[in-house]
Amino acid sequence: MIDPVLLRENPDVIRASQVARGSDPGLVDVALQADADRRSALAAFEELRAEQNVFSKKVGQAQGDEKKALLAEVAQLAARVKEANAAATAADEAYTDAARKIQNPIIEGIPSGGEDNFVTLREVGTVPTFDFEPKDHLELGESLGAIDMTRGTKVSGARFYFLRGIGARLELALMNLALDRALEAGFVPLITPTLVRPDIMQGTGFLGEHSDEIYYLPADDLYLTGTSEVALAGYHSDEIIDLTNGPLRYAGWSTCYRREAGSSGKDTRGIIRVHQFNKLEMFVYTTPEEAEAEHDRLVAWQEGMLQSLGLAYRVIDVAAGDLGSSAARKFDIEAWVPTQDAFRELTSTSNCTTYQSRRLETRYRTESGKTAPVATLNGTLATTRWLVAILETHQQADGSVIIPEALRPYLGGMSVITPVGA
RNA sequence: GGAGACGUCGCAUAGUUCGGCCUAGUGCACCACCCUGCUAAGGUGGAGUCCUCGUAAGGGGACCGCGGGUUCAAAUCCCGCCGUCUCCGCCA
Repeated sequence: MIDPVLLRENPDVIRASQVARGSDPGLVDVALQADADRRSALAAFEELRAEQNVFSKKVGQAQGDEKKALLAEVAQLAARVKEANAAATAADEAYTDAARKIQNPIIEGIPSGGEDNFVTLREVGTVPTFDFEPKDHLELGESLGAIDMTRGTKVSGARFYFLRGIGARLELALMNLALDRALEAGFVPLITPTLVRPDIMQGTGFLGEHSDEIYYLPADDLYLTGTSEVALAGYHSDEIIDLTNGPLRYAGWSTCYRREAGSSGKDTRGIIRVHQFNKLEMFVYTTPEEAEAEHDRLVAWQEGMLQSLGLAYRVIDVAAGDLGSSAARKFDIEAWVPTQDAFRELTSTSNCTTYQSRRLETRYRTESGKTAPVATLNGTLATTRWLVAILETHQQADGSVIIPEALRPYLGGMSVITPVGA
């Protein structure tokens, strides 16, 4: 939800943001009008209500004929109050609807344009080269007895898989490494619910144009979350949180569910794009002033993980047109995937400024003691997809895979994975 | 799944019988000042959240889990939902 004061006082900023995103700037004028309508309707109602309150008090004290007279007088007023109340409620809803359609104003200076207009901030690590024909992650995964796609499909359908043996262990090792890193950085670990109520899903901004990406259980009116961000954002909803000791940082682990409705035919091989995976997500509540600096810290923690795993990657500043509605700025880290001869997204970190917190009513006390919406940020610290880059990057000519040193303590010291039966 | 009890301004509670003296009282915690004087205590005052009008001072309105309804008037009556607790059943 956008800041109504910004809307009123500086609509041009929001218009410009809408244009940069390739969205409709006309929504700003609709919202402005709705805001004006809403306030005048509210004023009209409140004036009538004040009048009625005075009358009611008199009625309560009056007796006999005087009371009868007052009642006759006030009956009509009551009807008008009711009408005005309904009008004010309707106007308020109209404003909320209009305001919700407007996306989070982007942070000035981010790239404009669409998916291909990102700016590469830096490339780190050496892109691996091979003196043999590298195998892709699925071929490796199958020969290592780590990924079983065939049976995943048999049991659950396309885009489902089993992680098995060393594959299952590798994933848990990765998650544990990420969790330890998060703990070092002061994050509070949380294992989150993966089914959430509609208002929470709505509040995080996921029920907009991408609602067909989300699994829904009509019998229970619950949504399956595609990321623990949803539950983490809802964690402090409707609360006034204490930020005097610094940001609240949470590391949420959960299984994530995505319908991948709009991506049929894309990334159909292996575990790059699947309906279900695991993820350790960082989520931060902080002041709006601190948000941009925190955003940089989140990227740094992500880079630390990728570097420890020996992956080559680049950090990109995502263009306005490719941002979700909640994000004011987003950095993706893409790791090199040898058999695709391309960088593929492994992490994403968004600065949602106060957009989510306004919807979810998460506030803090400023130094002056007033309440104000907090800023929220989120970012990936590890997901199942990372296995793709790890397996492919560290493969050897004989089909074995060297385990990055950072993961070895979580695998009983194991340093290499060899093909099953080899 | 069945039965019952409950949900009040940070926490704990009063208020719900019989709708209006509730602009929701009290205790604790909190803030300021005063008194006292020091491992105490006492006094006075203040203080919730949100919206809205106003340059301001200061007004107005909403909020008693949430949403409806009845009424001139709802914390209080009615309906639905959510949640908590207790007991029973079921499962582990």
